[in-house]
Amino acid sequence: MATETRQRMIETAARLFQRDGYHATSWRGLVDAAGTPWGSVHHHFPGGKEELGAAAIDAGSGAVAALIEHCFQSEPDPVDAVGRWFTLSAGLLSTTGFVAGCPVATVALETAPHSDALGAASRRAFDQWEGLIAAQLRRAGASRAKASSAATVVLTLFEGGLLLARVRGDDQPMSLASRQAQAVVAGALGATSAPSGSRRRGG
Amino acid sequence: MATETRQRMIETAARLFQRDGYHATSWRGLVDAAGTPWGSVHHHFPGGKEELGAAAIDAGSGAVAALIEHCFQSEPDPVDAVGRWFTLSAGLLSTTGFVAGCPVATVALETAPHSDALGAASRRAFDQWEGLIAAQLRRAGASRAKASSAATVVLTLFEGGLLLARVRGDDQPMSLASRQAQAVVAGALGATSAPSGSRRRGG
Amino acid sequence: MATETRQRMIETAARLFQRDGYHATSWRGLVDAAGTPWGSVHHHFPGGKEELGAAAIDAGSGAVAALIEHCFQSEPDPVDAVGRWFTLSAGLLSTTGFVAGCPVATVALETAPHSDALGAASRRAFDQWEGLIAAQLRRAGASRAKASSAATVVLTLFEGGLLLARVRGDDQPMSLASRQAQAVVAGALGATSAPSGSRRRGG
Amino acid sequence: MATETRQRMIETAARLFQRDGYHATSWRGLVDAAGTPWGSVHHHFPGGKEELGAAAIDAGSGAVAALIEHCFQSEPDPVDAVGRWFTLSAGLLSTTGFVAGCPVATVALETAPHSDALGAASRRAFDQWEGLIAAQLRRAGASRAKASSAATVVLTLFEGGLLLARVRGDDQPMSLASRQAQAVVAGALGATSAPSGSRRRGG
DNA sequence: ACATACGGGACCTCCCGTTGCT
DNA sequence: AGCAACGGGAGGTCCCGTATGT
Repeated sequence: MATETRQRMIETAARLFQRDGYHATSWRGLVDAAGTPWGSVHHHFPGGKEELGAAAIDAGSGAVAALIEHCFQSEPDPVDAVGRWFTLSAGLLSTTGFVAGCPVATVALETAPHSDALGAASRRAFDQWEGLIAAQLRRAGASRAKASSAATVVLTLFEGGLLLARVRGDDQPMSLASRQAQAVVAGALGATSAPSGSRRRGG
Repeated sequence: MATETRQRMIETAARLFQRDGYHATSWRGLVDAAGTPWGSVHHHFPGGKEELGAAAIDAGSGAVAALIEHCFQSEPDPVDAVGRWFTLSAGLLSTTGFVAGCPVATVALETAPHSDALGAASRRAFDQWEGLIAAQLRRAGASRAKASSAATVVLTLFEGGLLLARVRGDDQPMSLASRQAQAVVAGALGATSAPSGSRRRGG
Repeated sequence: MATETRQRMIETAARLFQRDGYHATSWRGLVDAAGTPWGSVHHHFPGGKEELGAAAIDAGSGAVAALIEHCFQSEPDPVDAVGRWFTLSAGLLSTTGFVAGCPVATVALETAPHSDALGAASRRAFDQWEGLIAAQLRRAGASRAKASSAATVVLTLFEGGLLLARVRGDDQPMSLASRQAQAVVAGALGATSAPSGSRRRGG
Repeated sequence: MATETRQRMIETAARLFQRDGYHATSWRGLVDAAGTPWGSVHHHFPGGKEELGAAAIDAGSGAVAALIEHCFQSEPDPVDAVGRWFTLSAGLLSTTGFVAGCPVATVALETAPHSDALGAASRRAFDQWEGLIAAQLRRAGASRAKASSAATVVLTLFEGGLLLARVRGDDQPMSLASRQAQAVVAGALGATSAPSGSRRRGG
């Protein structure tokens, strides 16, 4: 029943946190934007704003995870899959006027040393994404160590690229990050590295 | 003298913004931490908190720029210089209990689409750092195009690495980002890339 | 009950605005004087101080309107009724140490060209009082035009008289204004005017 | 010398007080509007804002007094002179978008019971104007008592009329007040009163 | 006569969490 | 489940007066 209200709050919160950050998003602004009743926030989120934030991070985390899985399913080659992930994310960023960056990064940076719950949620998100990538790299033949470190670097490029692109209002950092991430993946999979461009031709 | 108060406010603000972000840093907390008079904030910063934020970003930007120049001066090889930059930054992060991340990133993400002044200051900072790196790569022989794109990727890895390391409370993302950044620099300078380690020996 | 707090705030605000004016009345001073919770002002008056001001003006307007009606009900002759209105108002002014002047005039002058809401509330108040007087004059036989203009002049004398009496700390301007207002009413009702004193004897 | 600065401050203050009232006019806004140095306000007005207010009231008082004298000099008949005074004042009000009302009334009402200096200045202004009118009425033949009370009533109509006209954004209250004031003057001068319209025809 | 800075305080707005009443 | 009100606190802005050097 009223779980729909809670769900709508979380989705709206995820959007507002992504756009405005944690501290600049208020309960009042949330219920106004979501059209949900103000009188029941405490009922749905007895843990207060922190609980809402964690739920919103989890929601954003799940959305990105779904996107990652979609890319790896539609592109058999991990190099192509990673490129697709970066491209789609960059497209989402630019089509929203450079507002929809990483749904976790801002809140994570704002609250990293202050809130255990939000810090843990942020780490969960990054771990989930990295784990998905690493698993795909292992499936494609990479060793456990190479898959793990490559996934970390890919995630690093993803976060750094979104950050720079959003602040600059320019896609280019994401394009370059994408090419670099593809090179990293190729390096982790093949014996010979191909620093820029797909390894597919050589393969 | 007179402007010492203003200077102390800016330095303290840079530290607090780096640790707590923009919205979580209050004027009252700032003057308490800086020991500066509360009644004079409007005199020194008639533009309000936004003006303080821009000044603090500029200060942080200058500090990072000085670090970059120091690394390139003490290490003749750009690959080593970049590694030193990442290593020193990671060390600063971990020795402060993973508090002192990028002095610009958090404020930049919080205020990117909302404040023109702070957005411009953030862009100035990133542009300055990237420009310094690109200039060094050109001095070392890289073409203009390669120097520019490599510098962007290095900066991307720097920001992404600091973000992940700070949120995770773990140096490792910065270590991996460092190695990758060195590979990027090596690739931009030499014909054959050396993904990990200095290119000089293999020369 | 619930709205009692809001009502108490409005009544106290009307008193403070009448005494100190709009800008010299602060929220903190209001809740201290009213004994109402400081944390709920934004709940009861989401429109801010302007909304409080408009409500207080309306309250003051209603109180004066009630006084006008009372005078016209207790005194059958409009000339006497107007005299009673002025006399009672002057008495209220002097017994409060020349503090309780017109509950609208100060706020109206302070905010006339700046706030639409408060300007409209002030106009509503004056229109209401003038309308009541004009209606009584028509009931007593005056033509529509004469009733209307006489009511305006009576209101003008009322406001000017209260202003001068309050600033001077002296009843006399109100006494003279009262006699003049009675002459105006008499002139509007009868064919021959009786500049000072009631027309009743002659009639 | 630098008395020019002081003079410019007073003139600007008179204008701002007339428009915005006492509390809504700040030192900063004054020096910005006047173009005078902020660093010397305390030098010119050691008594603070109150001294500035008193000086501004005196300036406004003098301006109105000059206008009154001008009207009585250019119009030999006191009835015409009073009509001219009201008409010119109403014209000034409406041509300024109903901003330039009485230069004293707002500040007087705001500060009447709070500041001795400003209260005294306000009383001085009203006394000066009333005295001028009364003197002219005596010169025209009215008895001392009649001249005095008629002058008070005229001033009452003037203040009430300006107040109502300003708040309503309409000239009409001043027109009606003018006619009434002329009748009062006529009544004070002649034996038989003429409640509305000039006495000259009958005379 | 002017300028720069100090210095505390108060302004209104809005926040977030909680409590009883539907 | 939802609502209206409570309740204190802190947010940034700006004010006014003063002090110290030109």
